[in-house]
Amino acid sequence: MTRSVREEQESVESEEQQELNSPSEGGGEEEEDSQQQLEEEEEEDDEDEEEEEDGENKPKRRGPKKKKMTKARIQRFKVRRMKANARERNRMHGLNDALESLRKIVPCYSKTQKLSKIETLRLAKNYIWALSEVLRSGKAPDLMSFVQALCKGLSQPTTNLVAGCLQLNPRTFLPEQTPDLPVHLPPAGAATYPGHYSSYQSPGLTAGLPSPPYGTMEPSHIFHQVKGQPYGSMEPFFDGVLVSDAPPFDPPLSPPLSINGNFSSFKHETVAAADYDKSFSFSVHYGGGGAGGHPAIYGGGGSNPRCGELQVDGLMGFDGHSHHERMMNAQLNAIFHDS
DNA sequence: TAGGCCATCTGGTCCT
DNA sequence: AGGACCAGATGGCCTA
Repeated sequence: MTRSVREEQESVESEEQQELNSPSEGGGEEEEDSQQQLEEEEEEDDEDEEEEEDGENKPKRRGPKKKKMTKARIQRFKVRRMKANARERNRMHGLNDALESLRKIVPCYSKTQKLSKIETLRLAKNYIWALSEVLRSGKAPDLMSFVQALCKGLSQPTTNLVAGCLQLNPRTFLPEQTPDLPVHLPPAGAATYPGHYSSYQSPGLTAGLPSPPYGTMEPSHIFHQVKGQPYGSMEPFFDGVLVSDAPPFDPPLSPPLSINGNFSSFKHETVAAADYDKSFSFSVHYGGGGAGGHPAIYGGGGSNPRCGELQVDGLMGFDGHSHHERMMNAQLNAIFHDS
């Protein structure tokens, strides 16, 4: 039986693919080599083509006459296909680059345990929503609510990762596990949470403490509670674990969160660090370079005499982001003090 | 070994 | 015609 033109194309393609299917990162050079290979193959293809064209005495087929797959046409087809493949590769690389950028912006970033694409998008969505809620309400959320919002709908491993970034026990903030725990986000009257997370709920959520390797929660991603607003069940956790027993985790890899970009439209950009109100709400404290200079989070008013203050000094030990962090905190303070 | 994740190829569709 | 975008198919790698 005569193979259809389409089948022939597919055959040629599959042969071509077998030859080409050594995926190359570089693309360009190897592509030229492959092109040469193809041209050599052309010589052999011609024989098959002639065989096909021999069937002159067979009944003519109706419908639009299919163009003969001449050598030139096959050649053009292959070249076009290769170009398209290269473009598609580049396109996907660009997409992946963008996703990698998103990974670094999103609160939890670990070089040892990369978030999957889908989880990165979910976390980003949660993060955007949580931040927009902050803007909408004009109030600083407590850490518990913020983390709850971040972890909504994430898989258990990702939830563990986020928890690890915060050095929290997932059980302490996941509503599924702590039905009595009040969920502060969204507040009453707030916009309904988009997505509803019905499509992908963390299965089981029976995880205990997250297991290393932990990622990092960029300190600037963490909203501390307003002074006088207790962490509730988080507080002993902070006092007992976060400060003293914090396991080491990766140094932050991501640049400071562009959260100040989010707030840049406000008119408080130039709040001087010296103007910080010591009772401010958005303190970010780096753990003074303790074991490996790991950032630590202080809850307001704990046993640490400086809790609740902005530890400006401590900022200096962190990857040269101190100025950025200061400015960011200044902006946040201005916003949250005005509210 | 099954399942998840990923990169790549591919053909279809839409647009310029 | 050619490029961008998309979704399906496929195979490789890794992990529980």
